[in-house]
Amino acid sequence: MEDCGGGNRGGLILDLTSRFATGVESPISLSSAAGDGRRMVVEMDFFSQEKSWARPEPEVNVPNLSIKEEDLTINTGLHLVSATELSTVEDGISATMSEQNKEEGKSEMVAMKARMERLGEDNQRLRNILIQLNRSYNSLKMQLLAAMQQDNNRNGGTLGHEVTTVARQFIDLGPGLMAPAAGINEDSSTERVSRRWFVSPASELEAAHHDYLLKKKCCGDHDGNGIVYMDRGIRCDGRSGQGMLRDFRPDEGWRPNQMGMLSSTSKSSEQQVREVTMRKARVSVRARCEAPMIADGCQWRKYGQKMAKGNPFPRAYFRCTMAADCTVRKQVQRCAEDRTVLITTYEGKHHHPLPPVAMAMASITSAAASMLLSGSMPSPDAALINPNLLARAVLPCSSTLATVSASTSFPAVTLDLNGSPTFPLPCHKTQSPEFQIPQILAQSLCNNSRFSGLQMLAGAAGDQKLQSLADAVSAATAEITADPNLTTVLAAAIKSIIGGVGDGGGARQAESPVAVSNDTELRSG
DNA sequence: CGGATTTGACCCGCGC
DNA sequence: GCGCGGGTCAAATCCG
Repeated sequence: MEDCGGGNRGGLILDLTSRFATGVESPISLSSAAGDGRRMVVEMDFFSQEKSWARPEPEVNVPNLSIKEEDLTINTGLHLVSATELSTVEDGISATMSEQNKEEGKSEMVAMKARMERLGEDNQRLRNILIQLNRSYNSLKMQLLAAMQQDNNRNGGTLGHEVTTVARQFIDLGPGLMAPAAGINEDSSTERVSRRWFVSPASELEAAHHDYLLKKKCCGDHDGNGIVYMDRGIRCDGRSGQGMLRDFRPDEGWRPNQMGMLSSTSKSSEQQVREVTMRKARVSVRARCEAPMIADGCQWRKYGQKMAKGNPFPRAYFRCTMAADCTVRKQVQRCAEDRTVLITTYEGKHHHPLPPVAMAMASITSAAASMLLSGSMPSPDAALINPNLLARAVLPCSSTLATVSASTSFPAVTLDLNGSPTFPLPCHKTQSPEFQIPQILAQSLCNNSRFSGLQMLAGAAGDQKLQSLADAVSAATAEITADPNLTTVLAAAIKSIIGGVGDGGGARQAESPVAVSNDTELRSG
């Protein structure tokens, strides 16, 4: 534990040694030495959002909430080596030198110096990556905002409102939760986003989901466009009774849901062209998953299966059944090279309310498709996303690292959710980072749900211990939010680690154990 | 019995 | 024009 955060005058103590020594994703600990001698450690995980807090009360053991009597830990999830630490280590070496044999010490010193130099180079490299990622993130954020705005303009009424609501959740949560990376060079923003982080309502998503369910119910299972929802989100051809999908038209009755035929009879030609184009855009998601399908929050119905050339595993075809006229389809196939990798290809765009979990996927795939089609990517070959958002939103059980690449033959994006420990991200062809989606957004989905789930669970079960824990977490959150000094100190400390270009820095994605969440029951998987 | 899945047939675009 | 492969249809079958 070294004093790297502005001395021991009630400030923060940054412990980087374990990370430095082992190179594993152990949390960075920030210790606040209070004037009365009590110590407070904060562990923050910027990526997994496994934030925890405890008052100085008896130790409580809860999964993912390491609450101790005197420790509050914040895990940054970053693999960092600061210049301060480097010098500190060198100081330590010098001190050691004076006590040991000079001959041995000399060679050891040389070796360690060499190691320090290598680490310094690594730091520089990581720092450059971080800067690049930050730039890409900002770029993507603007594009995502534009896409969301377009959606909002296009979809009036209820649907539009829902899209807007959920989209804003994304945008609002994003910057705040990305504080360490987004606010690198701005004191004020760093503090602001840090605060935003702590005050993010834990139940936003639950509220959104509830809103969705309420809306669906209130509308009498209509979406306002003459589309009829059924309990299982599917309409059948009454004549055949075989469960085949049909589009329902008020004027025409049921008719086959043809590929590429859009349901609305009043769509402008421009809109139709756009939708047909969107229909052609494909977004593939590669995820390491043993299950037959990833839980993306939508309801799907299998309508075909085929053996594809060059792959021993069959390709299954699914259609979205959440709305009768939804043209969204997806293909699911195992990777020929690695059967544990599931490749899910989405095509089309939902025109109906989606639960938040599904919205996470839909928004990103849609945004990716839009960007691809609008030419926001300089070239298909140069497309690269850090879709950790999807990694968490779609497949919470997966590792976090993910890549995006684009096919050259047709508008398509591939999101690779297989946690690769390497960095930079592997791509199909030579690419440069183009934009980044903060995984923190998706993690906010998981985390918020989890936290509010704790509260809900406590409330439902009447478990006082759990309830008191939830209350303690809430109170602590409020406390840390209300304390500008602590927030400021935390922000400054974090900034000194992450943002200090001169202090060295870098990023490394942290893997965090996340429970599998099946928000939607999929009969097909 | 109703709804989902299976699976062979069919359609269509593309390359040669 | 023909063959191939991808994608979809729809009757048969399965399942709860």
